[in-house]
Amino acid sequence: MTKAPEKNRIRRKDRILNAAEALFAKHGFEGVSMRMVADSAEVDLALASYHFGSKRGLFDAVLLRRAEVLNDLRLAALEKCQAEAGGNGPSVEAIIDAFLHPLLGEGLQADEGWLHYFELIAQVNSSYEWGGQLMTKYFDPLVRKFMEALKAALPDAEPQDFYWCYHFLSGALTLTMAHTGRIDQLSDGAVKSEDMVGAYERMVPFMAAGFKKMCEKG
Amino acid sequence: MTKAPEKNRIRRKDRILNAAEALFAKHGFEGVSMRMVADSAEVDLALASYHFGSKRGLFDAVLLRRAEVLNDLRLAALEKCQAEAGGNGPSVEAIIDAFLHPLLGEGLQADEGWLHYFELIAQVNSSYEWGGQLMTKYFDPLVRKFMEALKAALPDAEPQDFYWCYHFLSGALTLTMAHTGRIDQLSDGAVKSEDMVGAYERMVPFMAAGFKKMCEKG
DNA sequence: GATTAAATTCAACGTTTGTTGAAATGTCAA
DNA sequence: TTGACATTTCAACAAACGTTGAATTTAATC
Repeated sequence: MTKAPEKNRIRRKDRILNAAEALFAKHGFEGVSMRMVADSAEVDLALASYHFGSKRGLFDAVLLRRAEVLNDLRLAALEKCQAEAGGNGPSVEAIIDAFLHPLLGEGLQADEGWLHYFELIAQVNSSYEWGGQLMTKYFDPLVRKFMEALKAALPDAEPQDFYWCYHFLSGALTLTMAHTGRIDQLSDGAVKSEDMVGAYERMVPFMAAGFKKMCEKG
Repeated sequence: MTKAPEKNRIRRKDRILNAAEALFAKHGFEGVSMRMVADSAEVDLALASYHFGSKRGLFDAVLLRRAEVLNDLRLAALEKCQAEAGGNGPSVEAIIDAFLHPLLGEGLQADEGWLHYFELIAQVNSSYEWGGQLMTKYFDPLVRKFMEALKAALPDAEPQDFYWCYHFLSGALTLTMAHTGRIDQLSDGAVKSEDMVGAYERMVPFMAAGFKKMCEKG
């Protein structure tokens, strides 16, 4: 009898998910082969197909695994900021803060697996092939709740202005999570693209100012 | 003698570039095969390897082809706004306008090839694998000129604030050029992700407000 | 311990991949 | 027309690809 046999079995499946998560984040769906995943997870080639049916099934499993956890965390952040606000509802700053904090705050950022997941989401979100479909599938209900809260804080906003503003916020967040290292080079090392807290602290007032400029009267 | 034989020869090379440009933009480097390119360009498979050496060589040629043209256009836009400004130099709004107008204005947006190129750039910019290296190689000198102009318009900016602000602008622009269709779905059709003029008109004041909020005293 | 099902390994399959050498065709100058 | 060179085609290569059926091992139940 080996040590902790059952745990060892379960671990294989998760090792495959972890390896696939990291590899898909770096090289994209087509840039990763099942053999790369199997080698990285130190597992037989056929095992990934056995557990997930196909390469696409593995990809979906990677995306799905953390989606619900993340949505719950972000929903809790939204509800907390709404509970703390007075009867007029939370400010634009508070909503954007709740939108970004679970992603860029110190909690999940300390976990290597979550970092890979965020990189993967960034890649998916800006891909023509997957961007529209997959993001909608996994994150639409939550995003719509944030947008409702923002609309309440910006009652005079024109729909087109409002949606473009959200799009700008989404784009800035996406590139930030992608960790391409470009900001490091442009700033000659003055800014580290891994400094998510620095990005987070600046993104909140920056985006709030943009929203107000475009979506408030006067 | 066939009609215009020499032009026919040249056209093959460009047909390959056009087909590769569109395909790489949609499916990424690894998602495209040389056979897909050859079929789409209606050209023999071996011809692409003959003209560009390798698949990677073809990819680089696609990126390089329009890079210089684009950089010249954007530099002209910057110099024009600087010439029109008084002795204090152009405003933040004017610089951001010059930064965005060649990309999102009606000029190049009317050309299908340029649209594919912008989608490709968006994909490259947010990819971990290529993002840092390739964007730096092709666009760094120009971007640095815009950043110098912005620094002059925001003399009190802290470097970290300033570079993160530029990063947010870059991210919003990148997602806008990617045409993922996500904004269409989130807005239930109220916003079309192809409406680059609508995005452009809103991005200028939005980003200028963010820059000022973060990089001006008081 | 025997039985059953799940997990894992092994070996191989039929495709598709990027690339290349040789042959054929086209172009242009002398 | 001849010769020289660039272009295009054809056929094929070895390698890598995702997937699968059969055999083996492991885990849990009786």
